[in-house]
Amino acid sequence: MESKVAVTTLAALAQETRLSIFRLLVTAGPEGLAVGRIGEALGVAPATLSFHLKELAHAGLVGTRQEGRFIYYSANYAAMNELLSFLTENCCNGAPCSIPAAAGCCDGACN
Amino acid sequence: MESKVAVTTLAALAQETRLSIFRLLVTAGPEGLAVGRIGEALGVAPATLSFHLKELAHAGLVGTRQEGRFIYYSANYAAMNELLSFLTENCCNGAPCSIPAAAGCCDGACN
DNA sequence: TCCATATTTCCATTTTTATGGAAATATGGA
DNA sequence: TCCATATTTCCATAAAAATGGAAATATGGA
Repeated sequence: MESKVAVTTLAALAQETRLSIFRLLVTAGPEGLAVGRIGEALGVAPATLSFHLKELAHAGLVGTRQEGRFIYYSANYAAMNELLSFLTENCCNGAPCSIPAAAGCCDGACN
Repeated sequence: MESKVAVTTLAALAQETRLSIFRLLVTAGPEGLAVGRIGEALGVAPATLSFHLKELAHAGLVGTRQEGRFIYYSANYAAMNELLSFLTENCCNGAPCSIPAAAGCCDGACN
């Protein structure tokens, strides 16, 4: 993952409404939720919701699927994983921490 | 970790300059780097650098230590780990993915 | 004390982001 | 076709974030 992509992804999550949307979709599972449902659940106005969903989609954090006149948004778990990997890579470069990146950054052992 | 704290932390990282600073400090190790060194390495003006360092510090992502007239900034690996945990928690709530959170969100197996 | 240097604060400016009303577009059902 | 509803786009406004010059503050050395 490139730095600019990481910034875009982080920026997409760095906002109350969008973080709520994403987390809602994460718990909703792969089938996702229709836009209206998300709006109901979070109390967000249609235009605002559409704006934020587009941001999340642009960042690749969510995907869409049309079903009748409903559009279902769902979390992109793979994109999330890429971000996590990016944040932990180069962690404690070399010594003295050599805990696998997947376990988190140095597991807090560095300081 | 609370949602608002997560947003603050994500926002701190969601900016080219700050992400560069943080990653530089991550690779620099626990001893950190003096402000001037960071500025040199990244080509950032003093006022701008100070602004971003304060943002990172406010978000708890970096710590400081004074040594003579130099101030050393260093990465807070524990804070980083908390953010990672927050982002992966509730991942694929219940079924059908039951991979440990530390391994990343569903390991991309959900979709 | 005086000086050199490290870092921060103050301030104005520019840029980006968030919000929601109203209108437009899309889809399926009657 | 016409209607009801789902979602997005357009637009203006408001709020927040980023930038860097210049001045202020802090620290150690001469």
